[in-house]
Amino acid sequence: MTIYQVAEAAGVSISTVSLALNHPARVNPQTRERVIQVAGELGYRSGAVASERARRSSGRIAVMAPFSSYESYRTRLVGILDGLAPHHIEVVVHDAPPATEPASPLLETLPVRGDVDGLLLMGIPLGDEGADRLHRWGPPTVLVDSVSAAFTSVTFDDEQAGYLLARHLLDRGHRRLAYLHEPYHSPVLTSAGQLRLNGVARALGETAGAEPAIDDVALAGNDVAAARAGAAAFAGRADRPSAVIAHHDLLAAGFLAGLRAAGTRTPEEVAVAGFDDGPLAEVLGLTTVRQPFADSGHRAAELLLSLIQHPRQTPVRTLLAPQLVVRETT
Amino acid sequence: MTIYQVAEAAGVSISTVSLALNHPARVNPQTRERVIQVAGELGYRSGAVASERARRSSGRIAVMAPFSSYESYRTRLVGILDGLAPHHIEVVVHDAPPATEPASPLLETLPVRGDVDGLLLMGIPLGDEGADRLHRWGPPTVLVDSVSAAFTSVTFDDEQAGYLLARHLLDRGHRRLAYLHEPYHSPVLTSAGQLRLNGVARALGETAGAEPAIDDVALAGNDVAAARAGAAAFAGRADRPSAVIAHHDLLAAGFLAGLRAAGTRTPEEVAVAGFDDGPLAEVLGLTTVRQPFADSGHRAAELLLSLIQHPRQTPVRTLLAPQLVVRETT
DNA sequence: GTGAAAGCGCTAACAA
DNA sequence: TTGTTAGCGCTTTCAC
Repeated sequence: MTIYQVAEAAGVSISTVSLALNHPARVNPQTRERVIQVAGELGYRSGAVASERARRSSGRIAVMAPFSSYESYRTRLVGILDGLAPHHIEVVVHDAPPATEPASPLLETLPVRGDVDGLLLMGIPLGDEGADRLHRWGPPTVLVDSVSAAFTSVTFDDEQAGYLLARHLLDRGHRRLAYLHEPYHSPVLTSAGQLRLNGVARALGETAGAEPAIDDVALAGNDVAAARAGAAAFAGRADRPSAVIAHHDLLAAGFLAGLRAAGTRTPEEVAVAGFDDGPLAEVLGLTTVRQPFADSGHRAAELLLSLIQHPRQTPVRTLLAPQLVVRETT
Repeated sequence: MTIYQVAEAAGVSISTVSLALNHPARVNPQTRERVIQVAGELGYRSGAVASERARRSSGRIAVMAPFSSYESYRTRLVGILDGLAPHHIEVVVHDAPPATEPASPLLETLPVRGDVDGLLLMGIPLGDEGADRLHRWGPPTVLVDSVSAAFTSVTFDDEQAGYLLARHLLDRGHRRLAYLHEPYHSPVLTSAGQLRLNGVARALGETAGAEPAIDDVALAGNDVAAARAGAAAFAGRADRPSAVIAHHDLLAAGFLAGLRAAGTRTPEEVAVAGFDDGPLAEVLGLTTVRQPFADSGHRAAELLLSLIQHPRQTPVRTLLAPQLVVRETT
């Protein structure tokens, strides 16, 4: 949509359109109305380019996340769009490989084509080198679901979440727990899973009679089928723990299905809990820990906005509180 | 720092600078080195705006969809990103209100924000007026999940999907069916639901002893809670149909949960089926119709690409085949 | 191999 | 009050 098209549609010259939009007082009210009307109908935004030139900004930020791997990033994205909408800032999305995959040359992909005013990295752990380069050459950046010294970040309190869930299970009488997760193909730095295990360990440490360790159960994949297969194997174990904490609801769901298929009852024989609290958990009556996805996106967007306006700010870490949601599977 | 300054400092013309930077092969190695050297020293960065303008292309497309309302648009988006990745095209996303809401101004006032080479409209029915305007003034556009005469579109064969599902239920002995859907706050033109009902009607028409009509059950919302509440009411009906077709898996899932809570067994007393075949269906053992979400995004992206390259193409309609997935709830 | 020159969409002088 | 026109920084033919 160009100014020429608007001019043509309104039957005036381009300068009249420009004037009507930028200096309304200097054009005949009738003409102005007509121009504005037409421009509105056609969705013409003079601001796009104009503001870019004026403010030396693109009015655009980039969001990178493993959208293809996890449902939950849709919700975070919606939170971001929501937080940015009132500011007329566009969002360019990029899919990222999951953090469990071998380290991708992240910063190779980073030179986001058009310049962006800011960058939102979600679910992407940053190595020292990457962090350094990004900090030096990149636009203002906010991290979601990962932490790095020099960056503002929004994360979920995974340690506390693990603690809450373990506490709940221990209170229910369980003494031996298992943590179910997708396969890690690369060393995930301070991964959420590790933090949650720390929280679980803390709860175990507080509890008399609990074993010091927790079973680490790695699946063959990050989907329902893998979780189901994992459950089949698990159900057959003689020494199996009595409670399973899955890294996210989808895995918990698959595990539940697998247990059912194996004739193992939930929660009588094996208790199962997850993380996220999406529709899946609600429907299955799954005990889980709620993650405020939309909220994290919204907050991250606002932090980024503020960082764009005042680039030299001190990094801030925002830690979102977990919320235990007890249902029928534990 | 402009290209002119670099040219002057390097003792060449601006075109040589541009060539050296963008098409290195086409300039003398010595000249090239010198230019690149000088540009580097001066910290020259080509102005994105000017470049895009000169190139008559931004390398960017916009995607609009009701991301906030339906999980499935994440998958389609991933398909789009996937289809576009090899072409180095950026995607800017916009959330849209669901088509069930009162006609948004967006529809008629298409918000074709500047600077995109193309537009992907997903799940957004286009009114005549909006279609007309978009066609005249908008960038190359591809529709997903909606159809309009002048546009290339990718849709799911909803009629056939409804037919397949009804056929299956009729074969199972059901004679009275219900269609469960979210509330429509606006007249949805040729909505997917209507098409599916047509398909159901076709199947009913072929079957002796089947009632001619199908129950239309409108829920109070588009979520699990609404579906669960709907099931509670449904379970209490004396004249209730024996099979329920939900507009999508999430509703089916909520309905299942509601039936269970009401002590009504599935599929013995009431059969339930949905549409989509996401993880939810897999986990619940839900009979459903698979929609190739990622594929639809991928194809739409490629069609748009082709349309951008040859703008005067005849519109093409792509109809994706449904696939019945029979599980345990029917 | 290189430069001159014609746009690209837009704003702001400057004419009319 | 309007339209005409000269740039803005850049890419890209098309001559030389």
